[in-house]
Amino acid sequence: MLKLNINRFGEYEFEDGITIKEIIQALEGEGKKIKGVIGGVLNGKVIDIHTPIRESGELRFITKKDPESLELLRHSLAHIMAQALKELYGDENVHLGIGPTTEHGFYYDVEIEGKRLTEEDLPVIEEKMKEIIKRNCPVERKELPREEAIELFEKKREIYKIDIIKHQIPGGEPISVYTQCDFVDLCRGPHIPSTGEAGAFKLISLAGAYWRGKEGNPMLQRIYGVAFWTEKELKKYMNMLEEAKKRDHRKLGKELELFMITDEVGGGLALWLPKGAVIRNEIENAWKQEHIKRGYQLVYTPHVGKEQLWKTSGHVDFYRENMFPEMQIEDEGYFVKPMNCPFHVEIYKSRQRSYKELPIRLAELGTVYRYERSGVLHGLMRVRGFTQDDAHIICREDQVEEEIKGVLELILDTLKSYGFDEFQIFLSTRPEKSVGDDKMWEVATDSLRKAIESVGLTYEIDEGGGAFYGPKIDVKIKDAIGRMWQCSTVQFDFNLPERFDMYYIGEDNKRHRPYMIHRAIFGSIERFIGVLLEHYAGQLPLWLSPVQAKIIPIADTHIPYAKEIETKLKEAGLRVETDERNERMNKKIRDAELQKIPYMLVVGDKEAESKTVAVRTKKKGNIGAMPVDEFIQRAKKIIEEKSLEL
RNA sequence: GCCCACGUAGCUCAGUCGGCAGAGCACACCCUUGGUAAGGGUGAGGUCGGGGGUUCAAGUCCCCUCGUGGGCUCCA
Repeated sequence: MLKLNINRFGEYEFEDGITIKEIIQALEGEGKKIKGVIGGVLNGKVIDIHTPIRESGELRFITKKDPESLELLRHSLAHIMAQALKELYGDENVHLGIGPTTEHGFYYDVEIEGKRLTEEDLPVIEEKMKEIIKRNCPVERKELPREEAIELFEKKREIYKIDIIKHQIPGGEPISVYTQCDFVDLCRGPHIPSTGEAGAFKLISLAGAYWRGKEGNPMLQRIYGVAFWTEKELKKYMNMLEEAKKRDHRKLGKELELFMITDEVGGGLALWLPKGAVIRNEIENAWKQEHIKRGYQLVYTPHVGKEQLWKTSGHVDFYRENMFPEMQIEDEGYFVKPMNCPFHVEIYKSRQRSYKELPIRLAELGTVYRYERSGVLHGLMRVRGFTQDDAHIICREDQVEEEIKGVLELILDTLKSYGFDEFQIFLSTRPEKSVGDDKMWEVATDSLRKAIESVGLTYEIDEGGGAFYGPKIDVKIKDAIGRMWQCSTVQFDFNLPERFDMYYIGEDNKRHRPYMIHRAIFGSIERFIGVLLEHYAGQLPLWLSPVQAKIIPIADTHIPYAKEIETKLKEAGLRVETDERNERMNKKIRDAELQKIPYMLVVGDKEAESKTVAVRTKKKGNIGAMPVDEFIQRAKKIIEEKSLEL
């Protein structure tokens, strides 16, 4: 017997293996009214009305209004798509792989004999899917003995399904199949009660995907779809995709002349154009100042180092596939650096250290190079050469907690100053294979946890998800259109201090092994700027804008006055340009708007006479004339505060 | 690397059935000298990513190659 606590209905006892469908019948037998239930959540797991319940606990019915119900919808749409493919291209030609749900929809990996899908096939498949939905096939669940299941799928030549049964489902587990009309699929579920319940969907793209994600396995064709209960939600999502396209940092980078990536130089290697370099320079300066303020010491290290260094650090053995190949100089091997750590370790070791000088915090905007497969490169987000805002903290055990707390505060303060205020924090603990003694892991993991708690943030634990050399915290930020980006990381390293035999002389006049913490706030400057551009849709705050004000003379006769103001503003430290082109004022304003320049200063006869500027802001339009000095004060204050206002 | 799509002027893109390579923006020059999101005219600008093939004829069809984009972890 099972004991189920069903929300709003209370405790009930049922036979083992009962389904929601049967529970509803029983409850209705008691005269209870239940409407619109399409599934349930059993102890946190989404199930459908056919899933046999085999454990006691909490059961909550869900309707289309519950977000969990999307899981059912999307899973079923994957099946409906598979059914459509079979009907279109022949049951025996279509071999199904896996068809799971994704964040906004679903996909199915399939192999279709004699058919290579193209985008033009998608509408055809969509039509067929709509037809199947209209047919309103009831969805049924069956459990089969292993042998029978294999026989069934062998008959249907579903080689991948058989592979799953044989290699992925543990012996004792029942094998469930779902049917809708003539379509049968090996599936764990959950599904909607019948195809007629399916909501709004759209097939959006095609891709290749290796069977089980392993190179060397056959490549299947993957069809991606998105799905929601209503057309309205689907449309909203499609609009979001449009919006994301508009904000694409690669597009903005080109339009605003910020950076370029060209085949002439090489994929994944960014060139910063003058305007992009301004942004980067501002960010780097602010970063340096803040680090000096918080007790870091800035260092610089070279881009290459001798083979032996990378052998000692372990990179040659464990990281080689991500490194640029070795080069030979005077019979010595050298590597371009994929990380800065070994150099910082050498700096630490440049002389003997006393416990009194700890903690030592070494910081560097270090440009590293990593080999990424050509297919994964993506604008500034995934590159082969990038600059880490790197730092290594070397400290004593009694300082660990305080240091971690300081790092986390620095991370949050910094990210907030760029307009990010929603975070996701992940704490990753010790994996099976790891170095370092138990006590170190405990001290380190504990200090990470305490630091997160002390800043009052919630976090998720990734049990066993730490690197082999130490536990870590990862911080993700949420951008203006809701996407999460991984930026900051704080990692303990128990490996390098051992490998490099780092030590300090303690109060007891003996050698002690220090703790080493590796951390970055932006992760990669390139990537962070990419995220910033997408977050602000290119409308950067004043302090980061490459051109902060455009001076717009109304006619040629006003150019001398415009230049006079330009000089004055430049002397005040503002980044300004004068638009001296022989164009009408309207055109100049339009172009400045398109370049997302925060201020437009229009000058004509009136302004020249009264020594003022007519200020137009990107956001609000014309805000009226003011003396030049007043404008300078205003702009400087906003820059100082890193404010988003204008 | 692998699958699919794409590659035409500096940029964004059109180019039908294989038949003289186009538009808008940007750029240059001329006219125009203006009051809060595109004034008008003229002009220059092309190995159609590269190589090979089919053809009387290739931007267009075929093969190879380079590059770009979307994917290739999220367990039936």
